[in-house]
Amino acid sequence: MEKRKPSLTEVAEAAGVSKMTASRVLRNSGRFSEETRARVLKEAARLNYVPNRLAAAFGSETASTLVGVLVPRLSGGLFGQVVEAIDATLTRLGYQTMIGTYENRPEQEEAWLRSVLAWRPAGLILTGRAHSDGTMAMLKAATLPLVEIWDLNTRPMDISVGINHFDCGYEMGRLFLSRGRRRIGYAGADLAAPGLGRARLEGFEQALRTSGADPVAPEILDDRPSFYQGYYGAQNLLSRHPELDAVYFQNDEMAVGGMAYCQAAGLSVPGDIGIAGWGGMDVATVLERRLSTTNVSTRALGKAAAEALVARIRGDVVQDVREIPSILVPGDTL
Amino acid sequence: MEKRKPSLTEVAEAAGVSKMTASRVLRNSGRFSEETRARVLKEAARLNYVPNRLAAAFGSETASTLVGVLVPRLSGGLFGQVVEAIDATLTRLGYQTMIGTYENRPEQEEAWLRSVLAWRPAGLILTGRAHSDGTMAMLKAATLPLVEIWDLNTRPMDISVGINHFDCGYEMGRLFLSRGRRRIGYAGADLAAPGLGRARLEGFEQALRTSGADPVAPEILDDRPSFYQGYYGAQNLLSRHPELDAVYFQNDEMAVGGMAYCQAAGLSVPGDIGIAGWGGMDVATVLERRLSTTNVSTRALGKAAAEALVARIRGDVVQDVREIPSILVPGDTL
DNA sequence: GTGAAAAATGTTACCGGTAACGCAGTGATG
DNA sequence: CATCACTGCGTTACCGGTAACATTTTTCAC
Repeated sequence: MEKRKPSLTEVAEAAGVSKMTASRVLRNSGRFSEETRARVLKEAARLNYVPNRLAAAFGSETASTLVGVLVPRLSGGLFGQVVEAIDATLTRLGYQTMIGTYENRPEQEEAWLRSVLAWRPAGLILTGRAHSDGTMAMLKAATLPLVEIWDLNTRPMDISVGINHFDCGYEMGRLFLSRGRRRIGYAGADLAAPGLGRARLEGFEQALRTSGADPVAPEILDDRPSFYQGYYGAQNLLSRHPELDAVYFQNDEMAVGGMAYCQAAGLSVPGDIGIAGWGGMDVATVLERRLSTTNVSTRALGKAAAEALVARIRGDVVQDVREIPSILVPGDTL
Repeated sequence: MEKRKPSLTEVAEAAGVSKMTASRVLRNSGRFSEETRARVLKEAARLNYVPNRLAAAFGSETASTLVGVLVPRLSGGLFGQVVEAIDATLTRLGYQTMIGTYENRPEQEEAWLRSVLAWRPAGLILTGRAHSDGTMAMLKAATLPLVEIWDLNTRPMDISVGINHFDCGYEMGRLFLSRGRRRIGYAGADLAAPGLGRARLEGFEQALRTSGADPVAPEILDDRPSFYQGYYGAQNLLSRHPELDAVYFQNDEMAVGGMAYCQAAGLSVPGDIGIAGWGGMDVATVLERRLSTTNVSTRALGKAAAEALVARIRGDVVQDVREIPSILVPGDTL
């Protein structure tokens, strides 16, 4: 058998043109007659031609259809959804993603970047706005289209598509106050974190301070924010500060874990303790009461990021700061 | 500025050898003297040389370090963890992953495969053992190292690394019976599913039939298995069959959703209804009682799959069927 | 010291596209 | 009718590695 894939040259020969003309037709760039176009496309279809992306990307720096996407993790939280949306959009637009995770560790981000740049991608999507010196140096040297997602950055390196975490925290802080909460704690978890979404805590604390409700020292666990960390964080926090009447969790998974702790400890929610999360995650649908949280449209974020990147790659005009709105859900647990 | 990346030729010139020799040293293949080796490596380091993977993969079909990985989804469930483990392992072994999702849809699997093959990967990791004709045709034509994960396939196309879902279901069925359950339902969800893990249901039903406990018609929702689908599935099932005394859910997320429904409906667990899930997911840690489930080591599965693939790529001997053990957790909800 | 095998290194061609440039034909313009 | 701009297509060179083969140098037995 050994039926090698047909190359552009074979398509061109079948259509009776040079391979350059065939290349032009298939990329729809440059000039060619309608008749030529029809012949080339017909032969390409007949031979079941599949372009060798490797050769294309290699041959011309500008012809790459590869995009690198880096997020802290894929399991748990919302990043899986974000990546799904990015991938779906980029696929639709004719790009191929290289997805990686870095567990919030700068050295892993750097290693990933080095490795992906060896594939000469057309653009990158990174998470957060804090990067190590090594990462910054490589990004500068590469001068690639780049979208930073998640934390909105009003002075992005290139493009930022994100959420205003500060405002999320601030609004939630106001809600805590309006529900009469005054002795308030915060529980988060951030594996070796340079602080993704840390702005949420800052916004929250600022809101509390406007009314003199001084927040207690936040409980930040050195792990990924998950159910168990929520349970454990609530336990730690409430042991240290039994006087608390409300806890704000870094996300809904932690909040659900926190509610489980309250239940186990015989504390009623929202009677004894008010609880809120963030993210509008599916898991909250299992609660008896509607969780107080902030809904985030991960799909919209991923889609917007992918579209912005492609526009930049293509040289179109792009808004370089794009905020994805989030919606406060007052809920019944606060 | 415009400081282009140094190429192999520049490294070779700096070291005073031909680029072929430099190539041999850097890939550690072929012969070269210790002295030459030291010089080349020193110059490569000094110039901060990063090999152009694109050129390498393009230049020789056998030199690709690209691996395609396809799973149904990244968010929810266990696939995110599996992919994280695969990616970590492949990265450690010097490979680069191209990750995609297909939502259990054959046509998306096919489109992804076509697109990834255009990058001439060194190997593939696919999910499940049922593939469309078009997919099979492409796989046969490409003759690539291939690992099928998730469902153990005793007669794999190439290599299978998976879980014995039938046994998981069978053992769980025995547990249901040993706990005195006799009127038993099943709730699952599989988006346009060709039945990933469907063998679990078959094993379960077979176990029940050995004792004459005929299972009622399973409730299979046309969506991804998630909390809400568990809630909704339990509601459907228990409305149709109020006599049920136990429900087996496709996974832990659905089981947690099902427990939420029972609580809302005033049914006690395990008093009125026994409940079990599958997967050993984190979310179950928030339950008051320990969920009856089957623990699965997603990390071990991903690692084993990646290692098997690399061994096959390198031409080492590989066990072509590898079962990842799963552990029944009797729990307190049954 | 010589010849042959082994080790170390070099040469050439090629992978499959794309950019840059060249050139013939065509129609408009003055 | 000569000039020019534009259209449509071809030619050539090149991207940065690697395989295959050729050549030089070293090693070692006799």
